[in-house]
Amino acid sequence: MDLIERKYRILQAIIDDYILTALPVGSRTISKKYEQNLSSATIRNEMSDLEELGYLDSPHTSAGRVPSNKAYRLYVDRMIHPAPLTPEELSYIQSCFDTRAQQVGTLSAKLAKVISGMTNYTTAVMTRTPRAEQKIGHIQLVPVSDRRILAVLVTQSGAVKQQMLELDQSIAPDALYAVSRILSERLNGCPLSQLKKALLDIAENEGKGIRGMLREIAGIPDEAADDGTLVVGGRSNLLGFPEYSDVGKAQELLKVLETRDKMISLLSRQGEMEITVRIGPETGIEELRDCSVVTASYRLMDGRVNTVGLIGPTRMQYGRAVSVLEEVGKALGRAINRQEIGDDDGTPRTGR
Amino acid sequence: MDLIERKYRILQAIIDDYILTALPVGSRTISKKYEQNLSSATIRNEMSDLEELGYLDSPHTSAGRVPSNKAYRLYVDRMIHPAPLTPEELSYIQSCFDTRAQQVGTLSAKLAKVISGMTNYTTAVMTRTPRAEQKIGHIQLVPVSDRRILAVLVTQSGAVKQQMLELDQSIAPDALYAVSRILSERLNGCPLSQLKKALLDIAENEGKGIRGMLREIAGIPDEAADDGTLVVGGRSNLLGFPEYSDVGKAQELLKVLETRDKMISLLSRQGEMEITVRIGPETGIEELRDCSVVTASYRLMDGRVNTVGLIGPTRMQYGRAVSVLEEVGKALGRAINRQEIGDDDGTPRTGR
DNA sequence: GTTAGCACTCGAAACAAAAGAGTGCTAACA
DNA sequence: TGTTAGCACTCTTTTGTTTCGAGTGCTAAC
Repeated sequence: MDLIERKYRILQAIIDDYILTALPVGSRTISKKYEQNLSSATIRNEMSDLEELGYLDSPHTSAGRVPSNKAYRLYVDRMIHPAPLTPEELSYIQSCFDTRAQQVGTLSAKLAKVISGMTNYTTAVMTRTPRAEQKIGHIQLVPVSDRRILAVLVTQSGAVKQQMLELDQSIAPDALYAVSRILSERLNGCPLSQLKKALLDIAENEGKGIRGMLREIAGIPDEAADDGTLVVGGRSNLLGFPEYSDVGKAQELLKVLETRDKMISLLSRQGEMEITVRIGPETGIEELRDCSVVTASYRLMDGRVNTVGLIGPTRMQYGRAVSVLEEVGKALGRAINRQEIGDDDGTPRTGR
Repeated sequence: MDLIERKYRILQAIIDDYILTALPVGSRTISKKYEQNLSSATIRNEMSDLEELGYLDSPHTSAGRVPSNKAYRLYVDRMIHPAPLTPEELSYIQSCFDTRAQQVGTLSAKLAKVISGMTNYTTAVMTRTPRAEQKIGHIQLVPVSDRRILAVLVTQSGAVKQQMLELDQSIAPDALYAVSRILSERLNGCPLSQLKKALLDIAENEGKGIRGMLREIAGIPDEAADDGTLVVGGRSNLLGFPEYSDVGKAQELLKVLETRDKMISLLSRQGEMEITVRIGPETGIEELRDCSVVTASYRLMDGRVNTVGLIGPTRMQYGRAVSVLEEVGKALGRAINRQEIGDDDGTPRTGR
C-alpha cells in the first residue's frame, strides 16, 4: 500500500532529521526538506497517525515530534542507510591495525581510541578468552626472588596468564626448570577447566619436594580466571551531545561507565560474530534508558574475544556506527590473515 | 606582629569557607562564622588589603571574595590543617591492600578506585619501572605456536615484560629451553639499558641457528620499553563540582584525562617519596589552569613505581587529599613489609 | 485525499522590576 | 589609631510579564 510506504518515508525523514539536529521535528521542516510535494498539513496528519501508532512522541503541543524507541527499533531494523566510509577513513582504519608485532595488551586501548575517534561516541572494549576453549600449552615457572616465582601459563591459543606465587620454602632455579618441563609435558592440551584437578593429581603422585608448590599452583586458575579486561575510551565525546548538557545526566552516565559490573554485563550479552544494536531499555541498564549501544565481537588470533560497545544517545548515527564496527572487524580479520594464524576472518555480520 | 597574624587567620577562614561552599565569601560570613569578635566592617578592611596583596580576587563588586592561586599556595605551604582519617577509614584502606597474593596488574586500578572513592576527586595512576634500575634476572622463551614465541623477561626486581615474537623459521621447544638457559646465565645482572648490545654480542659469537632469533630478541627492549601504564578513576566525581556545571569545562577536562601524553607528563614530574601539590598553572597543563593536582609516588616490592595524582578543582580539600595519599602510602608500605621484600617502607613524606 | 486557513498552545526569549548580597567610604567612637 | 555603624552604590539573581514564534489540530474548501 502506497500510503503505508509514505508514512514510513515520513517517519524516516523525521528520524534522520532528529538524529542530525537533536531538535523536535515539525511538519513544515519535513514538507520543506524531505517531502516537497506534500504540504505541511498533510505531513501533520501523517505525524498525528504516527504518534498514535507509537512511533513519535511530542514533548509538548507546540514542539514538533521526537522519535520513540519503537521508531528507532524500526529504523535500525528496516530503514537504516549504510554509511560507507571514505577511502581515507578505510585506509586509516587499516593502518591502525597494521603493526606487525602487536604489543601485548594494547589492542583494546587502540580499538577504543580508533572507534570512538571515528564515531564521536564512547567506546567500551572487553577482552576475554572463553574459558571452555582454553587449553594448556605450556607452564613456565620463573624464579623472581628467593621465595617468589612467577607462574606463566600459556594456552594453546597463545593467551598468557601470569600469577605471582609465594612459596613456603625456597627452591633452586634448576629445580624450577625441571618442574616446568614436567608440567608442560603432562598438562599439554589439558582444558583450563580441569587444570586444577590435573595438578592435584600430579601433586599426589609426584615426589615430596614439589608437592606443596604444586598445590599452590593448583590455586591459580581460579584467581587468574580471565574475567575480562575492560577499557573505555572517548568519554569526553558524550559531553558534546546536547542531551548531556545537563551535568546530572552526564554524571549518571559516566558513573555507569565506571561500574565494571554493569559494563561487563552490557558487553557480555553480545554473541559472537554479529553486530547488535540495543536501544534504550533494551540495554538492560536503567541508567542507559536514553542511550543506545551498538556492539560487535572480534575473535583474535590468540583465542581472545574482544567485544566492542559503542555508547551514545538513542539519537545515534546507527548507519555510521555499524559501518565503522564492520570495517574495524574487516581490518582485524585481514591483520589476522596476514599473520596466517587466524581461525576465521573476524568479520562480524550485520543483524539485529 | 599581631595584625599580620589576624590577616592570615582571616585569609585562612576565607579559603576554608570557599573550599567548603564554592561560593564567594563575604565579610559578614567571616565575621559571623569565624571571627565573631570582629565586625564585618573590619573584616572588609582586611579583605581589601588581602586583595591588594594578591591573595583574593573579587568576581565583581558585590560578590564577596575568592581565593587566588597565590592564596592556595600559601594555604598549602603554611596553613593546611591535617585531616586525620577516622579509624574506619584507616582500616578500610588497610583492608584494600591486604590481599596476600596481589593479582598482577590490578594494583593501579585498585589504587585509583580507593583514592578517588575516599576523596571524591579524580585519580590517575601511572605505573612504571625506572629503566636505569632494571637489571635482567631471567629471560624465558616460551613456545606459543609454530613460529611464535613469547619472550618473558623478568628483571631482578621482579618486574615482568613480555613480548610476542615471530620467527623466520620454526624452532623446537627443547632448543628454546636451551637458549633460555644460556641467555639467563649470560645476561643475569645486565642492565636493561645494555641488553640490546649484550644480545647482539651473543648473537655474534653464538651458533648460526639462533643468531636470527637473538637479533629479533634484541629488538625487544625498545618496543617493550616501559613507558608506563596509566589508569584513571573517578571521573564522574568531577561532574559533581559546581565549577564543572559548565559542560564545556567538564569536557575540556575529560579530554585532558584522555590524553595519555599530558597525563604522563603531569605525573612524571613527581619525584619519589614526597607528596607534591601543584596549583592551577603550576601543573604545567593549560587545561588544568583551574585545577589542582596532588601527587605521590609509591615504590613497590617489584621495583615498579606507582605515581598517583589526585585531580580536582583548585578549591580542593588539600588536607584530606594529603592525608589519604599518606595513609595509602603507609598501607602499601605495611603490605610490602609483611611480604618481607620491601626495600623501603613506601611511605611518602609530606612537603611542597 | 489534500490543502489552506486559523485559532490555540506552549516554550523560549526579551525585558523590567525587585530583591539581596556585598562593597567602599565616611564619620563617629573607644 | 584601630574599630565600627551607617549608608549609598553596584551588580547579580530572581521573579514576573510580555512578546514572539514554532508548531499543532481542526475545519472547510478544493
